[in-house]
Amino acid sequence: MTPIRVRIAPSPTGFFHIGNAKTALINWLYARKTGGTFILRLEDTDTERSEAQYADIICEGLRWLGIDWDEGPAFGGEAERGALGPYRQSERREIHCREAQRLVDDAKAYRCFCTKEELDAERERAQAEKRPPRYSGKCRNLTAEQIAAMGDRPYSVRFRVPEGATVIEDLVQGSVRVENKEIDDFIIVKPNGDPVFHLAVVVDDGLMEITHVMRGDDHLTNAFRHVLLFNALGYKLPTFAHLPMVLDETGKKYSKRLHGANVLDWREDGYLPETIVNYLVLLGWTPEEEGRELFTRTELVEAFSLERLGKSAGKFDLKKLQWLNGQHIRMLSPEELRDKVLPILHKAGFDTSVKSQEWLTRMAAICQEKIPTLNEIVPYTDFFFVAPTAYDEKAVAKQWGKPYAAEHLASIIAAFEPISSWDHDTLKAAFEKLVADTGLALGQFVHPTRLALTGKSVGPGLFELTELLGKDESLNRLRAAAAFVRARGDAA
RNA sequence: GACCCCAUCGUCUAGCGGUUAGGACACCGCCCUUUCACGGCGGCGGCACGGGUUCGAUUCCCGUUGGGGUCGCCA
Repeated sequence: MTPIRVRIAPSPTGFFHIGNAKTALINWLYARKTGGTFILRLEDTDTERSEAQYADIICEGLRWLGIDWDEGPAFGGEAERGALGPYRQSERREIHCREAQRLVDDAKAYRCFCTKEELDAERERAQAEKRPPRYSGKCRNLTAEQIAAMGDRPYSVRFRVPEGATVIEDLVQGSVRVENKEIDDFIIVKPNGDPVFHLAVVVDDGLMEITHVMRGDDHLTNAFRHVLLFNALGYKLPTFAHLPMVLDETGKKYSKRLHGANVLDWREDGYLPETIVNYLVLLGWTPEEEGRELFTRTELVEAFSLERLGKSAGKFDLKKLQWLNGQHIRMLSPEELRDKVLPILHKAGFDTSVKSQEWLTRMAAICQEKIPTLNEIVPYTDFFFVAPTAYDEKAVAKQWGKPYAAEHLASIIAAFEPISSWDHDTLKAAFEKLVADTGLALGQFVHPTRLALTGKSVGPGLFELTELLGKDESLNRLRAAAAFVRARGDAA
């Protein structure tokens, strides 16, 4: 069996699209699963749109997702590697032109002297008359004399589409067929000598000995041209697999302008890369093991198979992504979670340096079961760093609205003051004693305390949080709350 | 418009001629519980439509409808 060689060929346009990430992931998984080679090739031939720094963004996206490559260009601070380079399409111009010339020599392609203006006019006319916009075939059969007579007029090179029909045996879409007369003689080299995508991609895939071309199914109809080119150039035809695209929540093509189109948006929003990897692969692939949805990157490599790829496009579902992220957050160790969450707290303006690593780990641990995204750490822990300046109004009405509220707070304070061993179990015991002494429900003491300590009605477990907050600070906040309640009562 | 692809709960999907059409997210109850969350239990909810083929179609074929894609000297 010949070793698997797969690739992704992103165009550096400014960001790493979620759909590209999915394609990259499927290719990467297949390479890793089979012990094959995963190649990264930059399609930067559109000199007008490509910018050098854009490539780094793709690199950052791949790195974030944990997708590494075996062959690829020098970029993102890494050296070029692989024997079949260069891996930057812009550096392969000579090769593309050489191969195009070969086609011309074999009469499989020809020079076309039509100008862009002529062709545009022709296309507009066709559209106005509601005819399919087709190339007229004007230069298809020029004689050597006619070509010579053109002198040094600029020309493009067109591929001469043969008669017959073209069939793609697609791994996911099945057998797909089209009549060649539906395909125009298409341009493969521009008048300035630049190769067009269709030529470049086929030459590169052919020469880089790509065995499986797996990409978005927006390329399915392009693939007809590509197999024509593969055959004309005499390359071995790779296996094609056109993967369904990622649609936005309304079912449309995921627009670049939409938040989330850029994979790095999800990092920004507090999602784990393993969540995105897990989610993306589930959008178009199902494991053999029925019902299983939760996978680490390593488990995916193990479970992945081409056979279970689906063929219909999937809409992006934020709710499911959030759920999945919660699952992955819970798989982290408390230390890992702490390290991921600290930068977010810093960004929110909190100084965590006053706390020990051990303390911060415990803080992360008491939130681990609760937060759906990393960013949610902020509302769950902000009160540790800044005492509440206001209390949640609805909670105030509910917990402190009763005439005996001040009295309850006072008894809580009284229960806390003598505690010498300030820990979860002791605090819990103190509350239980209050319950026993008064005959009230635990919540009657817990909720007012939470409000006093955090200013909110939701958050980590109260005993855990109180322990971490410390005795002095907890009592201060309780006293401040008692004063607040008294003032409120006097006013009313 | 032409060509190509797709079509099971709201969403992601399992299913590969005979199933009470299964799971997950979401949603709604209940339980657990100091809140929230987690977890557990239960519920709601689907084979787009019309023809065939067949003893029997979610499943195979054709059409319709709907969605997507491609039709560049962009990639």
